[in-house]
Amino acid sequence: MSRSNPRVLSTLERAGGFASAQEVYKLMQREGEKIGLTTVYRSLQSLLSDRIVDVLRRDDGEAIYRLCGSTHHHHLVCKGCGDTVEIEGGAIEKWARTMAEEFGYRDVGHTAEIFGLCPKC
Amino acid sequence: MSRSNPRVLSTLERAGGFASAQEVYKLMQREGEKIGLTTVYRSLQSLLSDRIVDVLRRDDGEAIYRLCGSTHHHHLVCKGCGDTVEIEGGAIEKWARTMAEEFGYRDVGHTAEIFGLCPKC
DNA sequence: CGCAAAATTGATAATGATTATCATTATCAG
DNA sequence: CTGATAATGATAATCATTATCAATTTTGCG
Repeated sequence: MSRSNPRVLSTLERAGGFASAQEVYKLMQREGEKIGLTTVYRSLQSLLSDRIVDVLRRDDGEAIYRLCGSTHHHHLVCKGCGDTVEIEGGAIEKWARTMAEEFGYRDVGHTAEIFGLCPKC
Repeated sequence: MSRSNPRVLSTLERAGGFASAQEVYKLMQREGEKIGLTTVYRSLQSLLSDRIVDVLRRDDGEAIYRLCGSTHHHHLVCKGCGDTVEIEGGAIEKWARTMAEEFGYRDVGHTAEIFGLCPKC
């Protein structure tokens, strides 16, 4: 059997929003934690199957994880300088729920990002 | 510059639903087409940026492509069987525009997907 | 305690998709 | 034809993820 290493969960919490396995690993390294990459992957898998975290995919295919149930936000990202604003997504939540219901889907999550040019760019 | 090889598009059409680059390549090989894997990838990228196909991710992260209608839409994707429904996203368009305006962003686009378990899964 | 079985860990190698290189080939205007 | 430009594809490089397996830690029990 294999259980999740609690330090992985705690790091993911501290990371705020989404983080990939690689990012969690690097973050832990930077903070002086001694842990192997393998264990990070294993722990995230385990947290996933326990429904403690959710997984999404970045555009490049890298898997990113976040705590389930914690309120989440979306991002407004500048294509020019990469600056990011966290924004509220109430309308999206509702849209996702409505659409899922309409087609009989259960256990739904969603992704949504907006990108454009910020005032400075 | 680089344009899309028409045989790639035609193969993707013939494949029916979604197909990954690797699958399109293998399919073309099996049918005796002489084409390189690189060209398949390039063509799919090109079709993607021309909005002729759209891309999703399988659970394992592999990119899958499919012809898409010209109208802008979003997807409701089943995590179990991969089944996909195209849905209307008027609410999202509005949300994106509102948020962008609030923070002074211009030239905005967005991504949004919903995923869950379909009635059959 | 002492000790063996089971679980956990992590370095390393393997896998597999995707992307970068770069030399070759096809196309096309003048 | 001829040179320029674009397209192609074999090959190597990259990068996340997964498999291996030996070493270490934990656990249960006499």
